[in-house]
Amino acid sequence: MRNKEITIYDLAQRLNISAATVSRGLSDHPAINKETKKKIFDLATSLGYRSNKFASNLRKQKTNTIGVIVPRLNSLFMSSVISGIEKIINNAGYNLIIAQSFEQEAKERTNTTTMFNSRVDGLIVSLSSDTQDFSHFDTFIKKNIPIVFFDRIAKEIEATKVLIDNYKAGYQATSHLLDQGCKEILHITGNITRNVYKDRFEGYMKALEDRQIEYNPALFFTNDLSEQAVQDTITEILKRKNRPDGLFITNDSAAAYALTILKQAGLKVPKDIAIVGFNNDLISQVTEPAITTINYPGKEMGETIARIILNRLDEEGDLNITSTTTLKSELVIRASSLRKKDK
Amino acid sequence: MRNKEITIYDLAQRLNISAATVSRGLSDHPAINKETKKKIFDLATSLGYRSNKFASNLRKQKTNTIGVIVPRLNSLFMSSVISGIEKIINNAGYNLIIAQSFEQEAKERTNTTTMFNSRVDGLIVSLSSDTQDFSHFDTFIKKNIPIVFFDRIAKEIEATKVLIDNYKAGYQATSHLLDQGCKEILHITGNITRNVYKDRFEGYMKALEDRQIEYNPALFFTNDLSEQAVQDTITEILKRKNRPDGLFITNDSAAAYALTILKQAGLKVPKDIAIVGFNNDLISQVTEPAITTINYPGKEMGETIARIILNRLDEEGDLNITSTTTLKSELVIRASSLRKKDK
DNA sequence: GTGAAAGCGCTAACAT
DNA sequence: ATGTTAGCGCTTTCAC
Repeated sequence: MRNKEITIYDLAQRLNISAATVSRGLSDHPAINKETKKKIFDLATSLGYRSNKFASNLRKQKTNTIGVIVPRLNSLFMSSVISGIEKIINNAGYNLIIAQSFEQEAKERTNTTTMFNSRVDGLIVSLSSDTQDFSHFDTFIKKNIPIVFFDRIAKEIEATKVLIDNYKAGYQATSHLLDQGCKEILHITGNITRNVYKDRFEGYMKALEDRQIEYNPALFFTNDLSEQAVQDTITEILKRKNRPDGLFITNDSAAAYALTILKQAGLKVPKDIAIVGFNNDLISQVTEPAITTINYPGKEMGETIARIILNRLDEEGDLNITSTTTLKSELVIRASSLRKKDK
Repeated sequence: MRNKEITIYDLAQRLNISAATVSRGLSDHPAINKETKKKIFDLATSLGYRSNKFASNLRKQKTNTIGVIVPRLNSLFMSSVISGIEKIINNAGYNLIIAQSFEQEAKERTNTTTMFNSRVDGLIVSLSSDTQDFSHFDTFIKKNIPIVFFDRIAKEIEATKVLIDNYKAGYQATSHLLDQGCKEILHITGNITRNVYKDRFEGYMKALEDRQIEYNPALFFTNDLSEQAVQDTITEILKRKNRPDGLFITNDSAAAYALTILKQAGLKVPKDIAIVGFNNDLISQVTEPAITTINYPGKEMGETIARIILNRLDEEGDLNITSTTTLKSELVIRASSLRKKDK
């Protein structure tokens, strides 16, 4: 039995003015008398009036809502990004609607439709690893609703993008291992149809190439970087007689798993095998030894994304900006890869 | 230059039927002819029609949106909870709006108002550590809009609550340390005005009491469990001549920090000091030694919360349910606390 | 099985 | 500085 809502008509009636004046007063319209405004506000508060956003949205054709679709919410990186986004857009008077694709194209498609029907003013997306077809975003593009892709993007889509230079990061990570004297560098990474892993892989290749080291496919593995997958891969590696002396694995949790398994197998890190992870998650700092990694500024990325989309929203122009913002990432060197005292 | 939207009137006109029929057809009303429905659907799809939720909500006085307010989004536990919630309510046709209070009562208050004005059908809240006054939730309660509090709750509020038995968890953690022969157990925890930390603390006290060990205030610290705070506290402890031989610290990241610092100081864990954390975050598994902790099922909690709120939404009755659901948590014993071989 | 018409609450163009 | 009026797009009661 919800109470009936107070409307601007109720306020208008009690104050013997028109609903239009109440509406203007409530939104602080300059033409309205200060006294009138005060009367309106006071009555509104005392009666517990709340604006009906649906009526307002319906009328204004704007929702003040931004949608976010991410593969999964359960990583520190994602949380930080979302946290960053929320902070900025909230200050600008927007709300966030969040959905997860669970790495499935079909779910991503449904999510996108839901967002579209919810008439979000803008959409922020990190693609599922599964997504090959991007036509579900066409509706947004056609209607010129701003979309920003981040982290997991697709070259095929012309849109605003925010990411780090994964190629460079991969190059740095690998070069660092080579600098430390590694000769055989194992690379365990995610699905390389997606940019993030592909670019890191290419950076890895280039680093090898620059030192005239031939790429060895036997040292390259792609999987979902889950605990199980890492376990399986490492176990297989450990069976070989020719063991790698370096490992570049593209997320820190996976790096931590790998480290644990390698230690259990009696290997010394970094002496027997040097490790570089990715993301600079908290976890990389507390393992023994701490893991060398690539710093990946989640919150900062979120804030950047938010600012970009707010800008696009303000412009209202139909220039279809397709800028790409590349955030700085850097190698954070820790004990897991340090085999030379000098440097 | 957004395209103009297709409305049910456009469809009606083209099909030479009334808007009412289109509306009914679209929502699969039983009284509408199958053929007519098909015609409507086909045209709708080909024209790219999308229902206007605002008009619909305005008319139906329902939003299919659920609000979530949490202190912070950047922990694995929170992500998991939200992930669980999103999964369930999304299947039920609801959307999530998420906001962070950043541990500030004022922000929580604003968030609550925003949610209220957004006319969420239900609200899910984990309180900020800062919140002392709960009047901002009154509007929801008065209007009989379902609220579910989880994890960080307040005894003062009569509402539906989902949490774990923090008292028992605290008791178990402490008892376990005592079982392992610890005599002086340091307890580092968060703000104990909030239930979670308070209850754990009381469990700690009770465990001591049951063994006739007197509580020593010098072994009790509250802070924000940040890296810095843990560092400061441990540093102070290390200066003492009488060092504790056990540590119960109420989150795993903090436990991992503490472990790192203690190891750096040359102490052996668990020999010199045994450690129990809280949450069973990934991080507790990969430290050296792995950290004994309390398993805290985030995703499961999220799913439970979602089911409860959906139930409340269905009922529509105005019975103000104030149930409390306690989820199972358990001690996960790992090397950081195992000082006895037997057991 | 379908249509006519009213109204949800708000905003804005146009008056005054 | 304020009022009048129309309409945003949908649902639903009441007709037929």
